[in-house]
Amino acid sequence: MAQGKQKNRAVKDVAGLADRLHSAAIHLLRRVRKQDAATGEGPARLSALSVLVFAGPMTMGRLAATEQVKPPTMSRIVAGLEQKGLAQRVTDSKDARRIQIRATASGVRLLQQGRKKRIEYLASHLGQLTELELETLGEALGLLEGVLRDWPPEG
Amino acid sequence: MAQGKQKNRAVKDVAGLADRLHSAAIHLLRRVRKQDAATGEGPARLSALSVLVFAGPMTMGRLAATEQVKPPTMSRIVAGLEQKGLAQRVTDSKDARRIQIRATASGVRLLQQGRKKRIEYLASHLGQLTELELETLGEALGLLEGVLRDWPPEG
DNA sequence: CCAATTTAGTTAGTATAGCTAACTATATTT
DNA sequence: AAATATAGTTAGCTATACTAACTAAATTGG
Repeated sequence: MAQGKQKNRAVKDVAGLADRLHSAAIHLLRRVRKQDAATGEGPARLSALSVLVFAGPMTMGRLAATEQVKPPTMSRIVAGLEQKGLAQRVTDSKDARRIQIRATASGVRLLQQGRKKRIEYLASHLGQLTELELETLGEALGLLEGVLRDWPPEG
Repeated sequence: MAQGKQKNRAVKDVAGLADRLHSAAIHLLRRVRKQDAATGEGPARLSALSVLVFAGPMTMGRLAATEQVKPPTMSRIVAGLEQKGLAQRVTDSKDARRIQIRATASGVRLLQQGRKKRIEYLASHLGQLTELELETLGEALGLLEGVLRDWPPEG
């Protein structure tokens, strides 16, 4: 209340924006899901594989934390990836409890093919925007990426 | 190739943007999902309920098409909503095969409460952006909403 | 008017993806 | 050496997606 009208208006704007952002994210992913399905792998596996490919090998726990899921969930996701030959478990030499996960060559290949398909699909629809509009979108994405980076796992 | 360098550069930009957009959407929804869990209902039910509340009652098939899922999936989602007293099935008087689904008062209430929680949560994190940055985000959302609107269900 | 077809939804069975609780195995601390 | 802490897995529950096969109702064609 002490902040006056400008602050109140800002809060309202942020709320509206939050709602629209949530809705847009839901509907966008629904569209793209169908393209990703062509890889034969579900979204959780593709996302985990993507982390392994772009951030390099890491332990089970770190992968779970990065993907914001509980350890048992990541255990299953990795089991699925391993069974399809897309990732490998390697026991850590220093600590026998730790398990390093890494993408196989086949995993890298599948990810890149799926990525290409998805990008072409999404891009074909974003293509209706002008250069200037794409720039605005890129700017907004940069901001959003910053918000997500600073967003602590606990809340 | 006939378009020359400017066009090629644009295509590359769009591809990168598409990839970042996809990733941001995935991670954003992962964060928000945890707030939605407080309602006691999953994302598919909340999304279907949201359609019923904001677009009004509709048939099973139309609801499935709107939510971009197959009829059996929507049958189960509605069964869940009905069991919790959040939606109701009403048989169509003109065509006994058709079933109208509508949100109950309790469904509307639950949706609005969840919506408030989710918005407050997302907004609290978007709050770190400046007024100018929020404006950029709003602009980008407008563009994205346009793209989604023009995106035919089939592809 | 009745048989064939089309349309609307449901049922059954499968897979993925999330969770908690309880477990094993290894390290660390006291 | 015993107690505790940490890393992952296993088991079992729920939700959400799919396809295939079904029921029931409406429409169409002889």
